[in-house]
Amino acid sequence: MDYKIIYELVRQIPRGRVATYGQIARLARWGRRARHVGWAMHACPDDVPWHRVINSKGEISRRASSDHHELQRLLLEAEGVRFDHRSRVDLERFSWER
DNA sequence: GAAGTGACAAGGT
DNA sequence: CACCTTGCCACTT
Repeated sequence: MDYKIIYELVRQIPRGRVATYGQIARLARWGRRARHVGWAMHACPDDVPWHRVINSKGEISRRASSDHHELQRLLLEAEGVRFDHRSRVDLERFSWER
């Protein structure tokens, strides 16, 4: 498979915006392989803003180690993305529109 | 090669 | 809004 497409797209997410896995999957014409976008992120090259990719609920998905999702939130907040009291992003305002 | 797993999504309740 | 169920498919046992 070619995860390059995914990385290209993620790289295009502007600062202060976020995208969902499904959104990336659709843009990459991966159909319903949203799940694998996450897998692609697992190999995330350093120049990919992986923190701007979250799940469809606006929540930060966590991997095995818990410290990383803290970092992800900090990075996003540093870019101006606001979280509500439930640690969720208002996708209406912050989702990346192509 | 079968079964289990996962940084998910959409639709129903 | 929250929770549950189902579909998905590459990757790992």
